Amino acid sequence: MPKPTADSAALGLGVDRTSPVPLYYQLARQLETAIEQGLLAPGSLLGNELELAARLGLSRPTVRQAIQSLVDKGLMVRRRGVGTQVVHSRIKRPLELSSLYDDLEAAGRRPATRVLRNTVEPATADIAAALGVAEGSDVHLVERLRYAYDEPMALLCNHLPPQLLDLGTERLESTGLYRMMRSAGITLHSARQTVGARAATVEEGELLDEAAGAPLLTMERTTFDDGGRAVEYGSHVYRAARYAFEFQLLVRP
Amino acid sequence: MPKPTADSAALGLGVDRTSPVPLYYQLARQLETAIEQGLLAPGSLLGNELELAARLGLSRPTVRQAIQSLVDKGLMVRRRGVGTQVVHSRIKRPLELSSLYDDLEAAGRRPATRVLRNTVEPATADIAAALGVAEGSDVHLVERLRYAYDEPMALLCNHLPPQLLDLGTERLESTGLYRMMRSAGITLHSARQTVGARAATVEEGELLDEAAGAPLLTMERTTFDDGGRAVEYGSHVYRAARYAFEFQLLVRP
DNA sequence: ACCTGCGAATTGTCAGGACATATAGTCGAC
DNA sequence: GTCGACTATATGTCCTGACAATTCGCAGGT
Repeated sequence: MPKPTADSAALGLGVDRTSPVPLYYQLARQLETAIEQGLLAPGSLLGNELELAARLGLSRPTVRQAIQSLVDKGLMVRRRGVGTQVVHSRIKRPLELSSLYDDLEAAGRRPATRVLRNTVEPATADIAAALGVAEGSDVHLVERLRYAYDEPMALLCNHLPPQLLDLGTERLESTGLYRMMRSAGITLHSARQTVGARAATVEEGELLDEAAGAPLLTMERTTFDDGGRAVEYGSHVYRAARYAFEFQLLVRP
Repeated sequence: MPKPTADSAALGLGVDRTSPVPLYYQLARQLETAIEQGLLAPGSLLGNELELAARLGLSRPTVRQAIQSLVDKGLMVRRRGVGTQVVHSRIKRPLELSSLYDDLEAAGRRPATRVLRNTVEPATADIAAALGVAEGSDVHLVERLRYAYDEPMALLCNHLPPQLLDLGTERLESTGLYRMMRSAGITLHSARQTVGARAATVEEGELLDEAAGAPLLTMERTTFDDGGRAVEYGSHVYRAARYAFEFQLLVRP
C-alpha cells in the first residue's frame, strides 16, 4: 500500500447545516486545515468523491466544488481513474497583493512614513495611460519616504485618480495606502508589476542614506479594483540590501 | 440604459456537441475572444444565465462553469441581483511561468547559451532544503551564460534533482531548461521566486561585460511540478539595464 | 423632496442522476 | 515469461430541478 487512502472518519470532517457558511466552503476549510496539520499526508489519496459525499451527507457536486477549490490553490491533484491526492510538498498560496506598510508591520519592523509631496497635478502621458484617464487631467501625486526601524527603506511615488480617496497627509503618515483604499470600500483585485534594478541617483542616495550609484530595486505597479478600473500607479525604489520581492507564479493552462 | 445588455445572438455564440472539447470550455473561449475583440464592451452586462443557457441549448451549470472560468481570470465580475459584466479595463492574464529562453525567443532576440559548468555535486544545506533532498546527496549543477543579440544578458546557476533529466551540454546550449523538462513529460505547476538587487562582483562583471559594482537584478526560484515536487532551484543574475521582470499579482480571498 | 417597504430580477448554493473517459491492475493467450 | 485485452474504479462532463440571498427599482407614505 504505497499510497494509503486517508481515513476521512478520523479527520473530524462534518458540516453544520445550520450555519450560513456554504457547505462546500466548510468542507474545503476542513480539508485545508487537515493538510496543514499533516493529518492528510502528502501523496495520500483522498477517498473517492461518491463515498465521501455519502459519508458527509452531501451531494457529489458539493464535494467536488470543495475539492476543486483546493486543486485551484495547488494543494491537491486530481487524476482520472486514480483519485485525488495531496501534493507532496507544501505549495504556499500565492502571496496576497500586499502593501509595503502591511508587510513591514506584520514583520514587526515598526514602519513609519514621511510625506514629501502630496499635491494634485496634471497627468503626463504615461501616467494617464496607466490610470486610464485623459492626459492633462488632474491626478493625485503622493511621494513618501518609508522607514523601518527608523532607517530609510524605500522611496514611494504614487499617482491616483482624482476623487478616489481623501488623501490627508496625517493619515498617510500613520498608515498604508492600500489600507486607506480598503477602508474606503475599494476592493483590490490585481496588480501588474515590473521589477528591475538600477543605480541610485544623488538625490535618491541622500534620501535613502546610500551612496550615489548604489544598487536599488525598482518596482512599477498599476493596481486594479474588482471592476477593472486602475486605482493606483506607483513607482517605487527600494534599498537593495534591505528589501527583496518574494512571490509565487502559477501556471495557467 | 447606461449598461446595455450584450446581444448574445450577434456574438456568434454556439456550441458543437459533436466536438470532444467540453461545452463549457467552448463557451468560455468564445466569450473570451468576444471580449478581446471588443464585441463585449467593458462594463456591458452579459445576459442572465438562464436565458443564455436556453438560447444555447445548454444547462445553467454548464453556462455557469464557463462564466466562472472567466471570472477567475479576472475578465468578468458577477454581482448577485445585478448580473455578470465585463470588467472595465483589460486585465491581462497572469504571465505564464516562463523561461528566460522562451521569453527571449518570443521577442525575437536570438538567444544563445554558453555552458560554463555541467556536473554532479553533493547538495549543500540550502540547496538540499530547496529541492527536498538529503543534504550531501548528488544533485545536478548547471551554470550557463545567456546571450541575446550576441551580448551577455544573464548568468544562470541551476540545481536539479538527480535522474530527472538527461542534461546534455549540447542540448543545453541549443534550448531552454523548461523546454527540456516539458519534453521529458514534466508538467510544471508553480514557482516560488525571490527578486532582489545587488552590485556585481568582479567575476560577474567580466562575464556579463559590466563594471564591478554595477547594479544587477537577482532572482532565486524554486519550481514545482504538478505533483508538488521541486524540480529545479535556480539562482540567476541579470544585467539590470537589459532586463526586468513583469508579472501580475492576483488577490486571493 | 426624502425615506421606507415591497417585489422583481439575478446570481449563489445544493441535490441527485446519467453517461463518458482515462487509469491501473488482472487475467488470459501466446 | 511477456504482451495484450478486458474490467473495475475514479474523475470529467452534463442535465434538470429547487430554494436562498442579494440587489435595485418603484410605489407609497411622510
